Amino acid sequence: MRLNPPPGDGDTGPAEAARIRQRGSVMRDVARLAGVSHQTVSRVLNDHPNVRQETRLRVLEAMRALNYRRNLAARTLVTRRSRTLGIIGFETTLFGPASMLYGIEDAARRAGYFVSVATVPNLDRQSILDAIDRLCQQSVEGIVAIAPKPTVTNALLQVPAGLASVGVGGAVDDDAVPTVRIDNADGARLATQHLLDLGHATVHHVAGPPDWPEAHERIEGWRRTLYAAGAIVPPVEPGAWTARSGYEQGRLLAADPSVTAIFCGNDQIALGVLRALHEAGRRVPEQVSVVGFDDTPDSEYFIPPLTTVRQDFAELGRRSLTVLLHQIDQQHDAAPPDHVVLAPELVARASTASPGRARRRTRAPLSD
Amino acid sequence: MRLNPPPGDGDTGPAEAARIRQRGSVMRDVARLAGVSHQTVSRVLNDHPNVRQETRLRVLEAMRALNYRRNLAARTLVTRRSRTLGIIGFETTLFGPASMLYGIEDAARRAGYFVSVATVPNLDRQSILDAIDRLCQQSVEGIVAIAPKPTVTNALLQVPAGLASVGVGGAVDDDAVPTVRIDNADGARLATQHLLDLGHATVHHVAGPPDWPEAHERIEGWRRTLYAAGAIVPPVEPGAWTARSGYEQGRLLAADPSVTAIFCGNDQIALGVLRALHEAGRRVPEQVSVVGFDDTPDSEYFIPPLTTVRQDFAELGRRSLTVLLHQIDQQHDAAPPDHVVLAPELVARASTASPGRARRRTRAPLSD
DNA sequence: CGGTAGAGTGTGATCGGTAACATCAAGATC
DNA sequence: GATCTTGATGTTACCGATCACACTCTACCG
Repeated sequence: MRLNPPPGDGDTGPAEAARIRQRGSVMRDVARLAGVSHQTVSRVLNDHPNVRQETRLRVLEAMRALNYRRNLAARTLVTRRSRTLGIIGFETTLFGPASMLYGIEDAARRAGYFVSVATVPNLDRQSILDAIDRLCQQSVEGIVAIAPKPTVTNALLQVPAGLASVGVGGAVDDDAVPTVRIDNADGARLATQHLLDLGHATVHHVAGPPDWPEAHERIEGWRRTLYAAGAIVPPVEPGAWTARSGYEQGRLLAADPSVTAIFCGNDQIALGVLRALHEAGRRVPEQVSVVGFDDTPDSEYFIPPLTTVRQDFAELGRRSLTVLLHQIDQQHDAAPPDHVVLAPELVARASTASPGRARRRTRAPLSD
Repeated sequence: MRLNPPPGDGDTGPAEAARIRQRGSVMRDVARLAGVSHQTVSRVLNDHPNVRQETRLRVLEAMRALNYRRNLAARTLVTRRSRTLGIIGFETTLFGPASMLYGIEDAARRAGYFVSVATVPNLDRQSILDAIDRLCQQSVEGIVAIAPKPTVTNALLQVPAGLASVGVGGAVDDDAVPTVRIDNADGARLATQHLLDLGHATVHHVAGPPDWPEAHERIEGWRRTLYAAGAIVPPVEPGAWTARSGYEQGRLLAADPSVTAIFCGNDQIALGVLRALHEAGRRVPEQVSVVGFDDTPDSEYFIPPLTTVRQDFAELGRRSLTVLLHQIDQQHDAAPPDHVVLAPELVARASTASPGRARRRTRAPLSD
């Protein structure tokens, strides 16, 4: 009493053709066309050695003719490997996170993985756990968290055993989660030392949010460099990663004539500082030198072009994928977690100069 | 002769417990613990009405106890619905595309969809087709293309029948692919008219790449507005979306004393133009007015704060998802494709003023 | 009081692949 | 020549869900 009796195996009639048109062809269709069993088709797909060359070609030809695409869901179900990696992203509209996302996706594609993203509205523990849960539902084989706060790496510890994970861009948390990041303290040192070397007595710092390890590490790197040089260490006010925050703190610094050098937590902050200085009539770099952090594409066209500390976000993303794939391949959770640290690089442009020396701009003098 | 005889249905022994620990629990485990059939568990999961309240609670409790998560791959396989949407992204490190990506992901999550991304290194047809292919392998139910060139929307026509798709941020191509975008011509009109209203005799334009419909539409909107006002239409040089491009063209315009108003294809270009004007000693807005396009977060802190045309990228992303979900729900391919057009908005800041009138900056005068 | 409707639940088939095992011919080994 | 290996292929079970359908039991109807 079946209403839709399944067609016999020999059926290649119009009903089958209609199904293929509507839903695409499946392995059985390819097998039938090539005159082999579905298992042989599977062998061809997976580059199994024991297939005669002639058979292989026939199967490949049938696959092309039917525009066959293998079904990831079916494969995932039986192999328990989804070939998918998950990314947890935060503030992915900023240049840094967006670039890391790009780097990760690029590397994942090359490695034959699909990429699923879960952005979180904020970094509280529950949001992160929700994101992890969503990715787990998709049976991802690994998770990259672009979300550099301890809450996140802590939450990563919650991922089911056997699921690979890596945090990128944050700070070393010294726990069991592998991380990939740049040496923020060294970046801060580069910036600060650069300014000291130019002859500045000390360097002020407009920092990012202090609860971000990245901001904290930069503060520490700056502080230690000043200390090592015997320079006084000016106070640091808590700020945000935004141009607004830089502008607000910049106005205060601009009003203080003793300030000759400012190291900013990132390029956005530097943008705000530059405008505050400009509005106060303090010339950069003649009167005040400014250094940023990140080397966003725009920073080269700030007024003046910004000296900054470059971090290669895309490379950061790629490296995090290397670490993740390493975990997936090894499956030896005996090994200690990797902690990759990349070196930042100072990019000297026109926003820094020796104090007091009225170096003129290169291109053209101001008219008034 | 089976080496691993499957445990009987009543088995709740240590072997089962080990499997659950390693691979997670499945529906059968939940069913067993709750003393019901797997089908009843499925009914509870899918909010089927015909389940007794008490049974439902028992099942829910068992699910919680076993930390059960339903397997998306298995579901996808049998329902042919992956609950996953695909995003094709290009230059996703820029603020605009990154924001759209964010908006899409956000809306997708709320709608109960997962999101898989495929970024493309460039916009040639083959790259797009590869990306589509990769997403199809994942059985996505719809594709959003953040890649506003005709090659892309054309390629979208190639997606298998029945697969929803939408292009976001590009231009109306008048073909069968639905699109969501802003009215670029109107944005250009707003900018141009704003400058004309301030009393400028005409407005110069530093455009984006002419093979991008967005750039083209802005050029046309600018041109038509000038024409309607009886103003002369200065020539347009082909450019890129970058600050460098703006800087290079800006230097030429800065050298021409008759130039009093410049409309830029986007905020990056405006940044470059601002610096070129600054270096040439031409004051903004006293001598030259500048308008951007996009309203990136930084533009408010340019020197001076940039008057620009705001487009709500995140909203663009969200709306594109609405269109996509509408397609998925309807399945009436009879209906003509949606073309949603959002209105841009002029954000007047300090980079524009009437020509000749030596309006001083608000905050503080330049010192020299 | 038999018949029907519908709520609540269980059984078996199925999705499209892969893994394990079976088969079978041809050549190698003893 | 019988046995063993090995290459090439087919058969069947299985992954973990959902769907179609069957079944039981109660309520209500004429």
